[in-house]
Amino acid sequence: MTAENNQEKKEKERILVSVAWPYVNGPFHAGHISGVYLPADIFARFQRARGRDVIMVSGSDCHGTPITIRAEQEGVTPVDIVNRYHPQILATLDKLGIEFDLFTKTLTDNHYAVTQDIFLKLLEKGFIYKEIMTGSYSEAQGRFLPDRYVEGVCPFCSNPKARGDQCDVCGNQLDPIQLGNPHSREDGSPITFRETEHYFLDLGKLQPDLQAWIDSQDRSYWRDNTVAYTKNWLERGLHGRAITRDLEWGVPVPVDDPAFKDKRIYVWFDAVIGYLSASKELANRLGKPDYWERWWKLDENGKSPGRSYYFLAKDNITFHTIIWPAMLLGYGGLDLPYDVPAAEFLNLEGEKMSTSQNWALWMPAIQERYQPDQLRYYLTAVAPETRDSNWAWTDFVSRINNELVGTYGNLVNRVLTNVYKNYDGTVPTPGPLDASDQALLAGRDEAFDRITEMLEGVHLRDALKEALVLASAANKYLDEKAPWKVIKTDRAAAGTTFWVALQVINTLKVLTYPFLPFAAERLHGFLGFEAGDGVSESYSGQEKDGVLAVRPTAQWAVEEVPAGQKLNQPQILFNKLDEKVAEEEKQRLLDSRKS
RNA sequence: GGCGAGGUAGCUCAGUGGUAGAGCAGGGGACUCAUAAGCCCUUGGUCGAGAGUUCAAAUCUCUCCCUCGCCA
Repeated sequence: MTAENNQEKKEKERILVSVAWPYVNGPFHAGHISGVYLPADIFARFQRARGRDVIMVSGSDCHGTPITIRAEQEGVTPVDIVNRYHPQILATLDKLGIEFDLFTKTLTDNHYAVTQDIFLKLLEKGFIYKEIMTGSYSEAQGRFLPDRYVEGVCPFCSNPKARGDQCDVCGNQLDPIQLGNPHSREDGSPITFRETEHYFLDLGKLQPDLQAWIDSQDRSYWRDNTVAYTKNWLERGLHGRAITRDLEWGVPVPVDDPAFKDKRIYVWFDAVIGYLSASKELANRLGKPDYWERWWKLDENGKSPGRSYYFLAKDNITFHTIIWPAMLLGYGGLDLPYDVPAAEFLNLEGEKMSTSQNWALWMPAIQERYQPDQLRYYLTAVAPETRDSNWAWTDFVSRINNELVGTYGNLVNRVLTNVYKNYDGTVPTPGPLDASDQALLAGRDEAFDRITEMLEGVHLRDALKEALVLASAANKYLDEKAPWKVIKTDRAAAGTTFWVALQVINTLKVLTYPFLPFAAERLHGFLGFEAGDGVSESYSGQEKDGVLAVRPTAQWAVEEVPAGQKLNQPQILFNKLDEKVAEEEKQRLLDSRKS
């Protein structure tokens, strides 16, 4: 290793923030954001502010069956569906301030090339094999059908409309061959079962390496659910998994074999490769083709270049703790996941979200009515970090009004307006600090350290709560000190109190920056700082097709607002909500619900 | 059906062997700089059900019920 490399490594720790790829068959709903995209953004902002070398990547998964189904229902092509929803997804991310270095899609030449490269390397190294399986074939349509396109009588409950993948009546998962009277859901034509050859990923062969990797360190920093799940899978033993399908839509199978001309790589295989392909695409777009290696390439001793985090929901765990690591091990030379902070699910008004019943909070709709920081606050406060959680509109209104506005926003406002009004718009000069001044500042320092630790461990909800506790302590301090009274007799003493309060607010600005970036930046300005020092960023929104310009210069540190600094005219940070909003929103949901 | 996670105050959740906790909502109070915000006090729980281990169980064991996810 060269001295230069060594130097570079000392300077900046690398953090890769990989975020699960959403099917691009519709806009985001609150569950996606709360569990996956927002936590990733909060974590990435925190790490960037700490000075780490961070990239955050994801993109639209364009090859999923839901997309082809949607396309066929509407009589358009899958590409049309992608072109409709991909921009909507980008707009939602942009408006919420979720800043990816790259949010691309799987429909790129680069992604196809990277996927095929991995396929071929795994094939060459003997981790992929061929096997004959039985597929559902429609003679009338002259093609194999996906499982969920097949309909028939359920062997368990005799429901005549069970699908080939599962029965909606009794909930059992099925194989099309179990159905009575199997026929196509589209045209009713009868299904026959034909043999068809496919490639399989040999997970059994990769199991020893996988086991060694899991055992190579204490995984107790993983969430309980994730650890239990992964170990359970390994204990039961892994078996081969099909990675090609009889489909027209997807990445072509890169083999010179006519039998595979009409087959495609199965969507789950190419989707997880997206993390790598997006990193490579980012490097290419930046004109630094090797840039991706900084986060991915193991050194000559097999040592990780940094830490990689995969943000996703619980239904996706095995793909990221078993299958993707197995693929990476088989390929060789690339870094495996460090942590997989999997989210549980967000319910809506106590009921499971259901897109088919339109029981969901669609982001484009609620983004029209609420400030991004209001949404970010509540989505974090109820994030399903440790178990399924619930979005309730009455709770939304009450938490925004009580916590975000009442505790934090009002603290900022009461201090800034007081100082602005009474001290000629400048930060007062403090006199000697008494015990309660010192206690608050010490509490601020402790909170800073605790929150730093929580964020490092991806305990985001707790970290936000802790910041609110600090705001509450500052409110209490002000009430006890009552500087608005003291100022009438002792202007200097009141000035000291306001100086202390300003210091706490300045730290709260930093602590809430990952969660509430818009407010943090405005507060930064009110406190008299210029763009470029401390929390500020020149966020220019999305550039062409998914490259989001990320230029934060936030400093993760307790810093002082200097006495004498000129403040700017303070304004309200967060709007208070009318109590009626809760009922209106709930009614809106009920009205749009389909049974 | 198998595996995993979860079931604690009206609501959202913390709490892994030692006298049940926080925030909000409900009730009361003093204050009034501030977005009628903030601060102080307070009502409220057979910790899903049952059995067991223990001097002691929300916490450990077993059985059952309910919710969610994965797998067959």
